[in-house]
Amino acid sequence: MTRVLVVDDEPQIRRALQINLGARGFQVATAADGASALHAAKHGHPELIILDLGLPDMDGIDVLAAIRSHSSVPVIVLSARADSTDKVEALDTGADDYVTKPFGMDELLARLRAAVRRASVAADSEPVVVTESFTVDLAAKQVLRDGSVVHLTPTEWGMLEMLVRRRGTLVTRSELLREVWGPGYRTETHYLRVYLAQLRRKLEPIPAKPRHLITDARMGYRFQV
Amino acid sequence: MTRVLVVDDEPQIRRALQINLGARGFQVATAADGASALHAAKHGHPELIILDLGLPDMDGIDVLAAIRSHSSVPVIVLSARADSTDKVEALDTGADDYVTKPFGMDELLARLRAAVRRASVAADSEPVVVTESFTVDLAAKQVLRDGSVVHLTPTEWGMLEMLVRRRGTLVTRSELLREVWGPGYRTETHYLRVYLAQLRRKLEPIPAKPRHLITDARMGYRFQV
DNA sequence: GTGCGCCGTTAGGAACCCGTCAAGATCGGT
DNA sequence: ACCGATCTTGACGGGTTCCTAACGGCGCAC
Repeated sequence: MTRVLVVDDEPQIRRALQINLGARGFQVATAADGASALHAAKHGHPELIILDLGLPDMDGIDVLAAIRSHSSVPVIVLSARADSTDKVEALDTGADDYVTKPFGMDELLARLRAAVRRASVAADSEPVVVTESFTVDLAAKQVLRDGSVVHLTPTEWGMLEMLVRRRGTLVTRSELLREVWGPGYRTETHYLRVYLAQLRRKLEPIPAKPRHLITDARMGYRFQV
Repeated sequence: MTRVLVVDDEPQIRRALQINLGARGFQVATAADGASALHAAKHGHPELIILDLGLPDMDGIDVLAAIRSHSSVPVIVLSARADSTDKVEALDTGADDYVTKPFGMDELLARLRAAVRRASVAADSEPVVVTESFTVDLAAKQVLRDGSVVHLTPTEWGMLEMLVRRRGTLVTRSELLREVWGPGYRTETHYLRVYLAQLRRKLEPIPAKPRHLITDARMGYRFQV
């Protein structure tokens, strides 16, 4: 859940943003003045800040500068002033965007999505599955064992990948055949035996007594962490 | 020197931006239509794109989508349309900012600086990758070996860059082809073999026994630090 | 014990893919 | 129009992967 801090002295704007952002799955915190905004920015660890420049206690630009001095969290500035000078000052102080009031909620939300999207480039990583004897890195398509990579052929990797993605659950032979060899290979189970043996030889400490690549007789195979 | 690509069909806007950006130390390339914009975006490796949506040959949104399909370069959209719908569409298609015409040059430049600043922060994660035999500087787009720069052609750099950015993970042939040659080159793997060999000859101490530019037969390539 | 079905294992040849070199085509700058 | 650099294309030797076949082991029913 993405945390957003809304800083504005007008209660109806705080309320409107809280409702609209909350409805779209954001977790909203609010602040009505510069001092509490800085406190919330530091301790609430928001992933995005919407900052109105017209605050009662401090100059909004100073609030922005104070945030930037210790954080690179995306900040979208709101302001009633449409002057080019104000925009330039805010943007050069470190704002990511500048929206003038009155603003369209749709546009603000789109700009917010754009800012969040930019900030979360490196957030989506595929899982790495670790067992006591080897490690499967799904993103890298790579298996590590004793610190060095185990070389797998595409077919071997295709089988292992499917088993690992559905780890703990049974994968039937026909599912494996469809996935790795393509549709039309529903019945020919000989491939599976050959390649599973290969995987066990490469991955299991004692291939004859597999601990992770388990056979369920007459059903299929299962990957046990 | 920051490279900026300006895409607009109005000559006076191209000219105004070229002058103003050039005076501030940017290196400006221009394009007047969608097709040449895509070509320049792909081969000129700009660090920022200013894209007018009103192009003669293609829908600007489609141009944006095409750029986004293979690059995360910051894009500032220009448009004569101030509709909220248009802004939302552009921003959700991957635009970093949306500026309506007529625009103030100061504001545009400030928004451009903000976009470049963000991109450089994001790229600062680790722009230099060092191996035991050579060094790849992603920010400078430069490769060093034994203290001197290794000259790479644009295509060679394109492949190396993608492999290094995803170092450790397998990059499939079709991914490389899409990134470097563009969509539509999904199957022609001959290029890859030729250019990989070229890279190995220039970078690997023993090209026949590569230690960093690794082949995974029938799958793709990977860069190992 | 013996036959049968199912699974695991190994090995070798065929098919396919990769690396390499070199020549022709294309592009960009003068 | 020329020239150099870059990109594309073709051909071939060597290597990897895949498929197939054969055999051994295990459990079960009779």
